[in-house]
Amino acid sequence: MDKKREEQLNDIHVLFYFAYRAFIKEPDRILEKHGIQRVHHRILFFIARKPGLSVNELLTSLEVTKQAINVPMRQLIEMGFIISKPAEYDRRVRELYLTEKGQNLERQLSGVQRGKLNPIFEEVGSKNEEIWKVIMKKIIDSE
Amino acid sequence: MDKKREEQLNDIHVLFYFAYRAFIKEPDRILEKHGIQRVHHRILFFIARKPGLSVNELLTSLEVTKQAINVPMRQLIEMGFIISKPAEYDRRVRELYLTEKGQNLERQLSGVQRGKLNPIFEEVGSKNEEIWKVIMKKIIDSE
DNA sequence: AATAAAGGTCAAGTTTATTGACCTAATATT
DNA sequence: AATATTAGGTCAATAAACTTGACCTTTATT
Repeated sequence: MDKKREEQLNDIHVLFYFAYRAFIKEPDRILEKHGIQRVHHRILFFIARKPGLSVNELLTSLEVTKQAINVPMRQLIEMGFIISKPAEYDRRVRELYLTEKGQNLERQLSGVQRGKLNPIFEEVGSKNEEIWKVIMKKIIDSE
Repeated sequence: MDKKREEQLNDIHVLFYFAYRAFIKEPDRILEKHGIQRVHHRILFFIARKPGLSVNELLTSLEVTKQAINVPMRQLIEMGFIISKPAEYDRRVRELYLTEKGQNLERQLSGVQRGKLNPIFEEVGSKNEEIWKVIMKKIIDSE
């Protein structure tokens, strides 16, 4: 790999770093108003993406231990944002759902991010959106 | 915004989340071997990108307080990875540089990430690389 | 009946940050 | 020349978001 190519890849690294940071920045202010943090958002996000997922699936997705989400999840339940109920197929498993209040908050938080992404991807067009997605998928699969 | 578009944007969100996580994951193992953490990497990374930057510029780039980097930076100086010297134009300002040892470590860490990015961007071609970069820049500028 | 799995909880410790206060040295302002 | 400001460094207390380890209940599996 020559010097020039290295620099190009470093530029990509820098873009990745700053773009991700710009992307996650705005919801933090909203979260603060509700007295919750980024962990809570992540939990709401994953439940919204797959309603009824188990605690174990959530742990696996977030790559944390059950102890790590114990406190924030209990808070979210107490605040009435999520509910957990035993799965029919196995009553040891608890399925997680957003309440209506939880759905509203999640929609608000994700809405901010959609509001950021939408004009950008509209502007570049669906073909380029596809290219961006393919590259991101490759990065995920390179693990 | 219709329901379908919302879901597409949520998919983008999910890709962004997992791609970033996949990207930053691998260097952590190397860092651990050296007994340092992600903060140290970030410091090395920024100094490598702009040798001679001031402490204040580093703080601004990282968006942290001076107290936050005080400890890791002192460690990096003690370990001989970076040096700081007074700027000629204003001797209150300290310019930060990587030592040769620091350059080697930074190259190793960034090398892992370049090694991940290179085959992917080679495969999709330079035109698509440009598209990805343009989109990321737009996300950064949307702040 | 015994074992295993899903989940919950307590405790202690770590990393990475924060705010606030205070200090030195160098430069800018009056 | 005296004073104020800026760059940087450091100590202390606190917080968030984790970690590992131990232990418990409930439900399923063997």
